[in-house]
Amino acid sequence: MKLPRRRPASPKKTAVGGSPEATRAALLQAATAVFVASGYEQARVRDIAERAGANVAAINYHFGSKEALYLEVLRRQASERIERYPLPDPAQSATPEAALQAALTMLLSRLLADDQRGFVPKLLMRELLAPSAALPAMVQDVIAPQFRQLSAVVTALLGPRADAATIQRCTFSLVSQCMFYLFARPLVQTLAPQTYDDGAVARLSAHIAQFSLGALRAQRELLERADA
Amino acid sequence: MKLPRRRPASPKKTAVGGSPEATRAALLQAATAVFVASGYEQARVRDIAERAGANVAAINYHFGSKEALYLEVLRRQASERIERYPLPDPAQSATPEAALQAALTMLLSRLLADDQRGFVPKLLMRELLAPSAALPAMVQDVIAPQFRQLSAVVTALLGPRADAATIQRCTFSLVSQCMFYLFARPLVQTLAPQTYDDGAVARLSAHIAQFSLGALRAQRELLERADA
Amino acid sequence: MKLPRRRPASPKKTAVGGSPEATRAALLQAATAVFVASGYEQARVRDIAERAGANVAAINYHFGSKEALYLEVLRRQASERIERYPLPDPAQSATPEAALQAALTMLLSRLLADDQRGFVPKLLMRELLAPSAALPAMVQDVIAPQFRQLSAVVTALLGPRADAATIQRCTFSLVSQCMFYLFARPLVQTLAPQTYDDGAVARLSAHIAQFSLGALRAQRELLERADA
Amino acid sequence: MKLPRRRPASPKKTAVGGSPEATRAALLQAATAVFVASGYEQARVRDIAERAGANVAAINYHFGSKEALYLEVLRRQASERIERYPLPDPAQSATPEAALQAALTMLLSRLLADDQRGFVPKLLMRELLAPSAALPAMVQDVIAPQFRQLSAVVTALLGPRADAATIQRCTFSLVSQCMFYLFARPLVQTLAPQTYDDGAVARLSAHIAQFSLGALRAQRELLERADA
DNA sequence: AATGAATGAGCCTTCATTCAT
DNA sequence: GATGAATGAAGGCTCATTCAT
Repeated sequence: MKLPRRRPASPKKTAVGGSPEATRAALLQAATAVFVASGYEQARVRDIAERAGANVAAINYHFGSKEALYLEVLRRQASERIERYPLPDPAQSATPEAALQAALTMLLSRLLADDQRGFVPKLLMRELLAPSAALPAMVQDVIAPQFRQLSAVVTALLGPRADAATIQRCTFSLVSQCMFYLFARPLVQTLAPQTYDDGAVARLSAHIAQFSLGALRAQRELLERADA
Repeated sequence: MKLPRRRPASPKKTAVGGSPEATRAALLQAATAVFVASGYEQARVRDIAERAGANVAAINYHFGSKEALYLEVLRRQASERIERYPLPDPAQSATPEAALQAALTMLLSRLLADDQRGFVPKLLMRELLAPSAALPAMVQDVIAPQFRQLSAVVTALLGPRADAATIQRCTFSLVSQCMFYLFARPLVQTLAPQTYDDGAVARLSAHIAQFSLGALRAQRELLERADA
Repeated sequence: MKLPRRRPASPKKTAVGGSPEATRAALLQAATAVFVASGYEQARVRDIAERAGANVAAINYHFGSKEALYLEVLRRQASERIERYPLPDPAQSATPEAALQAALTMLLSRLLADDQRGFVPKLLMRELLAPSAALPAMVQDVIAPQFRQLSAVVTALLGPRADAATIQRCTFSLVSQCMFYLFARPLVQTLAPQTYDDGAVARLSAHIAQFSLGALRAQRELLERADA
Repeated sequence: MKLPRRRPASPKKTAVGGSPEATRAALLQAATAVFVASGYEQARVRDIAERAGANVAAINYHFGSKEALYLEVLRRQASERIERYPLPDPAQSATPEAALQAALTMLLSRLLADDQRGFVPKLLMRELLAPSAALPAMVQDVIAPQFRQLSAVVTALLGPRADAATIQRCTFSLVSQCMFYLFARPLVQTLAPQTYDDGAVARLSAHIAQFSLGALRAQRELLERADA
């Protein structure tokens, strides 16, 4: 005699702009901010929804789940970042030295530039600390190409006698000097407070290039002497 | 699809006999393991209690709160580490080059060695990502001395004409190459899978020393040339 | 451990061309399947809509609510069933015994046959467990006529001395033996696994008829002996 | 600099009697009522907790999950019911006829008795309609023994010539007549309103016994005639 | 001193329904 | 006439904490 659980009617409140696609975009933007600020686990879907002026259920409607939303955020941010900071073509640099300087500057900019798109480095940092299923794809799409290009420049600088292991280690040495300022930022700030405006980034990349060029030249000499 | 974040691993119950102080110690040990494995937020007090063979309430009874327990863990680990690894005297090395090699080897070992002492680097890494009230003290007590020592070695290698900023950046370049293998481990493993046994650590530190010595010598030449 | 209740099975989309009335029909058909498979409460309107190749909102648009749709399904199924299976005339059987056999066979077929027409018994079963507003009408239209016919056969077999209560109880005894294989199917399958093809149904109804004829003859003797 | 998400302190309210075991018992009792009234899916753990005067979390603390609680309820209820309505020892009946009457009465009482322990039949009914992982165990523990005993009585009544299939079908015929009044209650009430006090149960079981004894005797005659 | 039991807040997700188009 | 998008209300469960003993 009963047909239970009739759902009550619910009034409506169009929170976002009104555009059909606006909610999805607002959710993505809010999610990016929250995920960057708190990490995946600590991020609260309610916070994301509120920031976006949308209902919590909208997240599941548009993306399926918190996790899917996270992956979408990562994908979007990575591709956006790549577009904004494209890898310089090494063929356009007159010398390998210039190519190294250009690549390092771009890499450092990618990592430290604190504009609205500075999210990727932070997300990357989080992923490295607490890797999720999204990391492998991220490495493939974002890191590996960059690494390969740097590797090519390093190969040119080390000369024909360099073996693969040496090339790789030297490339790691280059990359590490750049990433350091991202990962160890609190440490750096404690030991030597500094900002990362364009000038600072330029000075830093100049140092790293100078330091590394010296190192690579020395390596080349060592290799050629050992070979002789 | 799931995004499995790390779970506290195995239920390795450290059964407590009944000693009054034993529970406290067991809790600290268990907490260290869990905090390292999962980070502060993801760590579950219930896991810590179970590992320690104690009641959940014991944590709050002994330490007041999860947060207080965390800070206590950090403090203990840091001071223990300092006691166990007193900084070697750079004066004991015949040459600055040898001192650099020795310092780098020790630093890399500390960061990568996966024994029980490996907790501090991991906790440090977590703190750098999500700094808590414990970080400043940790930097002061653990990082800064090490950094000062490396800095002294760098100063010796760069010669009397090096300014403070250059010394600092070069020291960062050194430290960064070592920390890289800790922070970017998932990345390194994806690009070039490797283990970190003693031999590997030795090879790595040899590379970093060689690379950096070349760089520092080049820097010194630049400085002296510029000055002349 | 999971307790998996049935899920609506397969996404067998009944794609709707675009006809105005086609959507309504598709929804009814899909709803019937889903309600039968999952019951009213567990049925999900989204599943129904997907199966029908229609929008979720179409359900409320066409029927007003999930509940109204359910009632409509019940009404349709019952009347369809009545049309398709007009009650056979008992006068067409040579003897009351033959009439009983015929009636039992038909009843059992209706209950156990697993074709599309098998929906009514299952819906009836669900209604008996959790009666809704639709049950009384269902009993009136579907059950009662059948019951009255069986009752007439029983009356013929029990003879003129049978009182109303005895007739009713004996009819219940007949009906119960048939319904048992529907209601207690999981139980029967556990105790004695079996299928319900035409042959099996025939053997079952033969048993029930034989068993019941013996019982009714004995009843008749008792009645006549008591009366004498 | 932050250690986020400090949990707020919470006041206490000892709702139940106060005994340590009381909450668990209260939860079980409340859960039984709610599961019987609504079924597993529709039952709400909040309702259960409120009825028991306990916190929602207490359910998970004591039983692990809603599902585990359900299984526990089923187990408890079944064993309680079995204790209260023990199967009569057929050896204590003077004749097989008396044994049949006794067994049927007990079975019908178990199914229809509407005391506080009338939950099992309802839960059984729900399980038959929407079987869960708990059904097989329920059949094994509650149904099968009863069925075997009835089967023995039937065997005695059918004589030595009865084959296994016949014995089984006849036993089903017996059981079905009893279960009918449980399953088809709404139907029975519509066709012939009645109550199920002790007298009514006695009259019903008398009818079923009489009906079935006649049937079994007829079956026996058939068997012996066919054999001769 | 130490614990088993209990708590309230909060989380992610699901669902029937409704609104604007 | 029909739909995609959005909504509020639960729902089951987890967690750090606290109370009574």
